[in-house]
Amino acid sequence: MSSTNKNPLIRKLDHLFPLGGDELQILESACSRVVQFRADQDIVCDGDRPKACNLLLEGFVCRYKLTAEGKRQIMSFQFPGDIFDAQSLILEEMDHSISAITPCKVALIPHETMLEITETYPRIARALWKDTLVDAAVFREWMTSIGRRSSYQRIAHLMCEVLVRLDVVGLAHGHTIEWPFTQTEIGDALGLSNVHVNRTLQQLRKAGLITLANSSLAIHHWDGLKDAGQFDGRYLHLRPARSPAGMEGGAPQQMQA
Amino acid sequence: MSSTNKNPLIRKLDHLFPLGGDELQILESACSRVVQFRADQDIVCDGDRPKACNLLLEGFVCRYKLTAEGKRQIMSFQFPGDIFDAQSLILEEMDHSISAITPCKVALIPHETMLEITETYPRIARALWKDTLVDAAVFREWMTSIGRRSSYQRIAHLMCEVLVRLDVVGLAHGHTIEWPFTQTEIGDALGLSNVHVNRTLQQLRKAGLITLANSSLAIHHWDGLKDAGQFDGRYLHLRPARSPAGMEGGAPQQMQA
DNA sequence: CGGGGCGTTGACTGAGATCAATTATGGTGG
DNA sequence: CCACCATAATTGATCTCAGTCAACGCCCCG
Repeated sequence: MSSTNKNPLIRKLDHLFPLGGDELQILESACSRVVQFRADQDIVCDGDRPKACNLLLEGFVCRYKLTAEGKRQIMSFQFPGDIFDAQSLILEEMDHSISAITPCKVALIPHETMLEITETYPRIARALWKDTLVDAAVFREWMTSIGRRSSYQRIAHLMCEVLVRLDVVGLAHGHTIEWPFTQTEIGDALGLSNVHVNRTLQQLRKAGLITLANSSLAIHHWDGLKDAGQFDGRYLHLRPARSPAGMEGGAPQQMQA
Repeated sequence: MSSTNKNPLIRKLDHLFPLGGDELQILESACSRVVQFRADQDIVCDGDRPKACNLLLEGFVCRYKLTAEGKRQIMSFQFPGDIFDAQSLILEEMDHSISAITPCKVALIPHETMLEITETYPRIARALWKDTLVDAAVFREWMTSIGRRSSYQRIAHLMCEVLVRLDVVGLAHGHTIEWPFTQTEIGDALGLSNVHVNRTLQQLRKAGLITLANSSLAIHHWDGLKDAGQFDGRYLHLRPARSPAGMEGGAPQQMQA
């Protein structure tokens, strides 16, 4: 079981907090139905009071808020395996929206079911709590980036994070990953303008660190990008003992140390 | 019990998730010993693996990270009643530090005790989980401020948040609160320089919104400050039905709506 | 009464925003 | 296969908010 399992949730939870086979079984069977969303479609809206949690199966989504002037701040990207609105289980009203970056597929787990599960299986409750704590850790790291890092550092840092997180769920191909984000989305995530993102990306290319085209990001010098972004993956709280699939050179793993 | 109780933790949890008398009793008796810290002293350090959770009894603390260049990002302020490192119960290693803003008094609750309690009293576990989710919501709101709001808006927003949060634990005196933060600390929290904080504070004063002197902040026009900071307190997820102590005009309460 | 931290002010600088075209690019209908 | 459209990327010119540097004043505290 585990790292060769196709279900990204299983992969992720296994990284986070090893669960037994029966517990994983329970989680898989809890998914009531699967829903599809188009790119740019809102999945959950600010102010909603959802009756179910969403488990992302395929595609990328983001959390965001809009300011009064209509500026957007993206607060996180979520990847397959993420239960991206677990908080709705406990906090009734959404304080932000969640939108599809790419077309995506989402499994619904009714709150009712989820609450039963967490009461019956305290280890699952614990794993979910842990997941929300790691989410919070990512928020803190982004805050640090936005508040105190240069645009060059911010973008490099984000790329490192996305690579490591995709690797965990088996979606990295060596040092190449899917990168479906527009420059405006990157800007909204990092507190920059789309124009400035464009110029900074060119610097990263000129430095030979990356190639970015056709929604595909290739990282040529992992250590260089890591240094450029001051990336230290400890905040992702992954279990270190793990040898990911297509990773020659052990690059992303080094960061977790 | 409840809003007239002197223990700020009780006040806060009661706001968040009403607990029974026995549950509150348990929590109060769990505190093993009380420790004092001087202002500016680190309470928990990045990289630590704490063996106990800290409940803040008196004083203000902040979470922060340092970048490679030595810049500091403060990621939150915590007030009496906050269990500010509940995450250490689940995530072994600290990914940030926590430091005293003022002299403060902290009660230690050993992880061992805490784990027993959360297993025996699932409602307490739920309340703690909820608390960490609200923390995360605050991180998201700060991210939005830092990424997309002007310095003027950021500072106004922060002041609104601090007033509401202090009010919850009975530490607001009408629209006047203790404000022990240096301008450098405000800057580190909001991604600004101390110089710019100084100039922006003068604008807030000139606009007649506040008086700030001698570690005391008086808010003269609540609605004006709220508008200036685009403050909408929904993200704090407080229970609306509550009439706080010394609040004439119901000002802070309006925001939660 | 003499430091040291904090707040305040002024002058200068600069990273990144804004505005405005222009050029790919990918998807669509004919 | 191609014209066409919308979206995204790119470029240039200009502007501005906020950072940096440096000096100075205030006030608390030993």
